Amino acid sequence: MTLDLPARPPFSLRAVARSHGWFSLAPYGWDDSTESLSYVARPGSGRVVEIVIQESASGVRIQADDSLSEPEWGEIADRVAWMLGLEQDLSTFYDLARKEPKLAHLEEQAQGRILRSPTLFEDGVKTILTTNTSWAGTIRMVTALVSQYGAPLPSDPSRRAFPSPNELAATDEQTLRSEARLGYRAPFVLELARSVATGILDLESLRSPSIPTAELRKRLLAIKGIGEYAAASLLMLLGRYDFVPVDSWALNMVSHEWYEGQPIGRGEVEQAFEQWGEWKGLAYWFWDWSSASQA
DNA sequence: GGTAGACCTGGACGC
DNA sequence: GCGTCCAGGTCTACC
Repeated sequence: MTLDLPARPPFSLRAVARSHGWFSLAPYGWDDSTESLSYVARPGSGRVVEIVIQESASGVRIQADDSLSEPEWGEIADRVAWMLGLEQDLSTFYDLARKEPKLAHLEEQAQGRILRSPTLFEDGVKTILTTNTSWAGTIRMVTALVSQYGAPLPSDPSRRAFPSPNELAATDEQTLRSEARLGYRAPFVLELARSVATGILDLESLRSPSIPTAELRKRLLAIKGIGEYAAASLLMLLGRYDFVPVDSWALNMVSHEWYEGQPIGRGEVEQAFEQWGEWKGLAYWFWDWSSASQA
């Protein structure tokens, strides 16, 4: 069975899927030959299903198991709309980007949306697993979490859903260290899972657009394991672009773009994009760094 | 508010 | 094959 969802133009599935590395983290998958994005989902019914998303004339077409119920389809439609930001309106940003040579191509290429997970819990855990490690390390840790704690897809048990807060909360720090090899991040992931599982932390409520960005950032920073970089990254996933996720790569790029390769700090990165105001993070994210990266 | 050191892991490197 | 060094953000203790 298939379901069509409209997207606010301009839209490109490839542009969203490849907006950052999330597409290569389980349980996502990207097939270059068919230009399709897959995801092993687990709606509230508890059933594990694979959904395959392809671009259509007006948005996307979702393909999934024929036996899905109407409520399950409804839930999947809502989640896909969130994951791909189908309704996001970036017209104000495009108006500004048109005047900047390093960003002028974005609207034509339908770039600007950032791929996210269906839940903020999943994005939170994955973001913690991007900190203080290489990208290969992030892939390894996420793969380990999904393969060891995620519910299997009945038609292909080698593929699994992302573990729920309850599933991760049921394990212990030592196991996360020794088997999933999360290192010192293990207690952070465990505490996050337990806080969400017990209801102490209502993470998904942070998706509400009514929460001021400053307040949202404060709440994210209160989560152990989430510092300034991770909070800015999560704010970006929540559609708040007021902060730049400054990591070592950002320092290097901004240094070569504007400071002749000299050592710089977080302040210089923020300053470099200050003029972009509420679009600061997005301008940084999609900046054409080709000249800086060749330096 | 700012800073130093510890936290883990895997990869690169030298022997 | 083994040991050492390094890169990657966040936390805690301390000033």
